[in-house]
Amino acid sequence: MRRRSLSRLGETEMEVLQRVWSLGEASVADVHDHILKTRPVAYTTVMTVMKKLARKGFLHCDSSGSRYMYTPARPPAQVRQELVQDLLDRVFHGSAAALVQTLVRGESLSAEESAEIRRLLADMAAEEEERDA
Amino acid sequence: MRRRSLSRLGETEMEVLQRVWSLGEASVADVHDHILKTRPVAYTTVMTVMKKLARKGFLHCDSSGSRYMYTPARPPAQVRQELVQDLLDRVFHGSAAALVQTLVRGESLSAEESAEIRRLLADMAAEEEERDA
DNA sequence: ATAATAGTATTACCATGATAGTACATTTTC
DNA sequence: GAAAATGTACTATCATGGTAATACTATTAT
Repeated sequence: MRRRSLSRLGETEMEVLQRVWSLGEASVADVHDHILKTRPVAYTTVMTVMKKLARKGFLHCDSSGSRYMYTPARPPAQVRQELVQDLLDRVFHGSAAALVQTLVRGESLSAEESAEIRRLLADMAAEEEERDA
Repeated sequence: MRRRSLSRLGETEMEVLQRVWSLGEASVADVHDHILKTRPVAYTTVMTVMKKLARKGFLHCDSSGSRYMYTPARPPAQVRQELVQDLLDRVFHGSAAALVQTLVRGESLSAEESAEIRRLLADMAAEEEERDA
């Protein structure tokens, strides 16, 4: 009775998925080369991971050409959304404010970024008011 | 050669950890009762999980009394911080703004929460200006 | 056309999270 | 103090993510 929220994406799986998202379409070699820049990994390992991602519905496998090309099967934004939601639920009891607070409390936030975030939220607030008006 | 960021906390592990954090100190029975409210799980399963959390340094096991009591071994805020950082790195390439944007784009944000977040960031900005002044 | 190279399928192994049974210990109650 | 209830230790099973070797297939170069 496994509770499978979705964050059931491992680290390598996520890394691979990110790369395919970045490229829009990628071969095993593309992803392999990319990961090799940061750590050693076998070509076949990447292949296996991509195959698993395809089986799980995160990637499409297009074998029409001479070699397989993988493309995102689901909108990255949607997947990211779910991942955030997952963290939100599991770690912050669903409180977005608590998440953001943790985020800004961390040393990880630059001044530019915090400014960008404020602008973003201000825009959203404006939209909201417009809608309510 | 496993890359172990930390998010190597499973779902049940996180659920248990959250409960201990909430209570400040908890017995296996405490946590078991709590989880039982939402889904069936064996007492021994919870026990095993808590023991693993202790081995991993997330909980302390105090066996001085007649029964074991578990307490947080690391500040929850710190662990949460790391979990957020992990998501940030793995899913948003380190961009906090992107994370927040995803957060606010989701249907998961109530008006009150977005207001709270804006207030939070405004406070932070104020602090920053003060420091710079 | 054949050899070399590149790409793919199959299979396997290990670590670990999720789950729990069983047997042993301790505490409580009559 | 013996029985019942409660708690703990040990052990085991299964799923899956991470890793990769090997063997097979297709493409390319000579």
